[in-house]
Amino acid sequence: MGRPPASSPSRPLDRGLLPSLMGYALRRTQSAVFADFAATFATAGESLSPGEFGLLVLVDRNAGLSQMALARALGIDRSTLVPILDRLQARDLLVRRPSPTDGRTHALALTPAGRKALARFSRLVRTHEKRIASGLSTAETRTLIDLLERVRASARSL
Amino acid sequence: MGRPPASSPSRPLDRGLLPSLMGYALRRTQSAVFADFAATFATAGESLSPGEFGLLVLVDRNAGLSQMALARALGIDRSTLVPILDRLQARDLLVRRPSPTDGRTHALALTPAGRKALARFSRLVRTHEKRIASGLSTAETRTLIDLLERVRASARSL
DNA sequence: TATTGTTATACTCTATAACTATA
DNA sequence: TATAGTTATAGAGTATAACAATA
Repeated sequence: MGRPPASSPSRPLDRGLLPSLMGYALRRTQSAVFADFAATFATAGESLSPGEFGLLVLVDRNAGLSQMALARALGIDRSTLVPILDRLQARDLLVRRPSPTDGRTHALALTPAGRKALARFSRLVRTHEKRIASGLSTAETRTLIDLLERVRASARSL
Repeated sequence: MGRPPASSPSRPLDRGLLPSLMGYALRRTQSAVFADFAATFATAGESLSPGEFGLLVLVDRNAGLSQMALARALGIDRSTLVPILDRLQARDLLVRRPSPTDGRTHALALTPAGRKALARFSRLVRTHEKRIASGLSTAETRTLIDLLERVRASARSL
């Protein structure tokens, strides 16, 4: 499996089978898209991760849901969610209210400031999405999302 | 931007605009594929991350390269690389040799055990890739990789 | 002076296990 | 007993800043 030694300092590396792997393309693209997302927000003087954006949208569209329900929807453990909500709550974007019907759960909701911020964030996400899709036609973008969803369906959870 | 409150405990959540976002599909698919990768290795009694696999392939195909060159190829900081190499070296998969020509750098190489392990790992990766691509035709898989690369090219680095 | 590798430090994301309040 | 949220803890991945050795 070895190859002749690399020598000249700045020759592009041999990546072997990596470029033919879907997982490799997925990981590298996701990393670049993540960086573009962060850059878009930083340029606008805002700070938010893709995960936080998804969380805010979910809470906005499903006000009153519990932390367990949200963790399930996000595919993360309930303990992982705690510090994330702490941070968003400290930024006054979201509140944990006592549930009127079940003393064990919290009813999550956006604050008025959170709803206003989400509107701004959504505009930035649209800008970001437009740039990352700028090399693709509308049909190709739809094809890409469709293929990604089909791959996701084939990956086993375990 | 609000919606009527969520009530029934197990109704699928409203995800708003999320399903139309390429970044969202990318993130969820990447997460599922990562889990499938881990499950494939765990089932075979092996333990390796996608990033470690990529690193091993790069070192195998470019024996003698320095940590700086490797960090650049991986798109991570040189300080991030240190504990990763420590771990791989502790597993006897890879060695840092003194460079014969530059006293500041290390010449990275796989150990014989590392080459043998990489052959096993590559077979597992093929199994994994076959499963995640099982819902796609060969042409669709190639299209997906091509579209991903084009998206990556459009994302700005900053 | 500049570069390479390392260390110290910090932050985020992730999980498991154990605790508490409530059902 | 079982569930929801929290805390303590740990590991991986990421970074910046400062340092020693070498160029």
